[in-house]
Amino acid sequence: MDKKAGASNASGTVSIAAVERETGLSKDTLRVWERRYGFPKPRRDSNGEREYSRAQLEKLRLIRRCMDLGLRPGKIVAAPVQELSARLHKLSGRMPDADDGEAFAEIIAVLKTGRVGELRDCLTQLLMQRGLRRFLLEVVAPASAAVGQAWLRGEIEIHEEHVYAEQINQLLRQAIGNPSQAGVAPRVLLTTLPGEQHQLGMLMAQAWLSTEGVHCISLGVQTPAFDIVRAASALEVDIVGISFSLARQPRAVAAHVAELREGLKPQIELWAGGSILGRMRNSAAGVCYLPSLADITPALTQWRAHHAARAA
Amino acid sequence: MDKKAGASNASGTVSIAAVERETGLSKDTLRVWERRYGFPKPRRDSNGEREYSRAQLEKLRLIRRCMDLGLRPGKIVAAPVQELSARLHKLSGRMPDADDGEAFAEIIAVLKTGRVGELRDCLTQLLMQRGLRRFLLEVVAPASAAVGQAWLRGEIEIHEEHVYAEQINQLLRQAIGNPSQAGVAPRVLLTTLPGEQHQLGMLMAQAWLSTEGVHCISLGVQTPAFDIVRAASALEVDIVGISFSLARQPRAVAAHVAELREGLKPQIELWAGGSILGRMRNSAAGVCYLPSLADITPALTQWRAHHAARAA
DNA sequence: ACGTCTATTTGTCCTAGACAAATTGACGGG
DNA sequence: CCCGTCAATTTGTCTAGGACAAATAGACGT
Repeated sequence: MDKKAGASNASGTVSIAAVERETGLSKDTLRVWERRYGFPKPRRDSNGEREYSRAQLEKLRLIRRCMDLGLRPGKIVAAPVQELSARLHKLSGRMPDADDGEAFAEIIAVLKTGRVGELRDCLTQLLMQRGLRRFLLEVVAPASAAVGQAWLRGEIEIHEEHVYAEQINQLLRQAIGNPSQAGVAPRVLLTTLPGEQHQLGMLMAQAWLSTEGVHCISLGVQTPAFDIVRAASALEVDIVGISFSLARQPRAVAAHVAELREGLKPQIELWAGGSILGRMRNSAAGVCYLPSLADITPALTQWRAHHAARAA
Repeated sequence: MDKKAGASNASGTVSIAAVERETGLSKDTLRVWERRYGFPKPRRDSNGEREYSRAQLEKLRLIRRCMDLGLRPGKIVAAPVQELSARLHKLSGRMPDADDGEAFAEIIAVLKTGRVGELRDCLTQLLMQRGLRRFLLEVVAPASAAVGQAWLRGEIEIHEEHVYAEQINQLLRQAIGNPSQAGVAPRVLLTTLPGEQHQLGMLMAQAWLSTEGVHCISLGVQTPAFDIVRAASALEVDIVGISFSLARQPRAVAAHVAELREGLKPQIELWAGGSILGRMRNSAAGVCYLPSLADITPALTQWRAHHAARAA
């Protein structure tokens, strides 16, 4: 039934399913690109099925990176690899927060050495020096962006990004601890929608909220919208927080948020967080957008004011 | 370009993309089931595109659960909901370790009340009473199995399972801390393969190893085999540990493990953990299978002996 | 510089057929 | 009764163009 489960062939070629997994481009998209732009045009096996070469896979990854930086498929899919690399360098060079002489430059350097213990020590030290809030704002947020950028540029490997994410994960969870409920605190439910498996943003929000005396209920990653709605009712939460990474398409984000807003009871607030929100055009009604961690604090103040007014 | 991004319609119907997201059944599978078994046969919108009803989505979820217990699509897709529920109850009823009067019975009871704070306190208390090792063996392992069972039986909701998993996650990460390297300790890399997003097993292994004085490098979940191989080389690890949950098909597990073994350098050991291994038929050569957490200790002792012998 | 309208680009969905991997079931021999 | 072998069935994924709507770019008039 499984046919080949998308694994790589003995000859080093990969199936369309494997390319979908590795590049994030859907099978439909790969086929329609082949039809329209003539790339990628893989060999076929005895059954007429596509067998992509390693080189094609690599170029597709390159195209993916270019697209994440705003270039459009029609302009780049048929272009030679050399041109893509050149464009990528040019574009990523003038991205913001790439190379200020900040703490996170050191983090990436340590990450590249592969010495995991050093990375942990370095991060712990930064946390102790600055305290949780400044650590989040000045270290974790920019460093995460920088690590993502470095991967896009091909400066670090994906497993190094995994190591970074896991260390931050460990560190933040230890830092969160059990905050004491401070005064009127809303009940907050945190999660991500299906397809979004980056939990770092969510964890950062949880850590930030813990400094505000708010204890969150986390559902982990990839909770279907329907289950979020049920959980919100069952746990009687005041606010549902959804975290998005840069990876997702803005329009898909908008659609998911709208769907969720529709399902939730009106009195439950919906907060959406993540730097992707800066690129969005049309925002849905009844949703609170928080592009930065620091935006959480005023939103919380507002909620408290609103809540006090209602109670009175 | 995105057309509709898989959001739900105003009338409560959902697109095929949304059904794929929420059930994990691919669009191709949904279409071929409709063709072969006559279910699900959704209405069509003005453009001829499928609009699934909530009831259809719910039944698909039920079918999914039955399939996870070993039933085959042909036998159940066309069956009425009532029969599916009955079969599900019957099957999950005679599963092992369902209802001994142990500590985890209390956990499930607390979980059902929805009082997250109580759950956390209860778990913390159990951890303090028993210490990390006994907590893992006597509480976390059986409770995780019981929670999974309870979900299959429909006794708890999926979001309650998420809450449980997240609490354990939080607790274990705090308990792991930074173990001091005790004597000759192997460098261990822990992760799961693509498609396996349950990180609890991996975390339990990490916690257990920390009691043995071994500090693990975790890559988080769903690392492609190719990247695991590269990471293992770059980080110069001695052992790669892969965790599997019950959910996956045994044959897929075997295939992935074999592929990984092939890619890894021979001197790097490959350890596979998870209770699914008890059901597997053919075990691959050069792989160490550890169905239970307690199996880690003798395996580690053996590694140390082997390593000492080699060094001498 | 800014809104509005049209033209192009682009990803997803459609149908219906084909096939290979996995499983089942029948068979026979220890 | 258990175990291996072979054929039959089941099942998920792949293929081919065509179609369409949402998003974007470009032209235009203020």
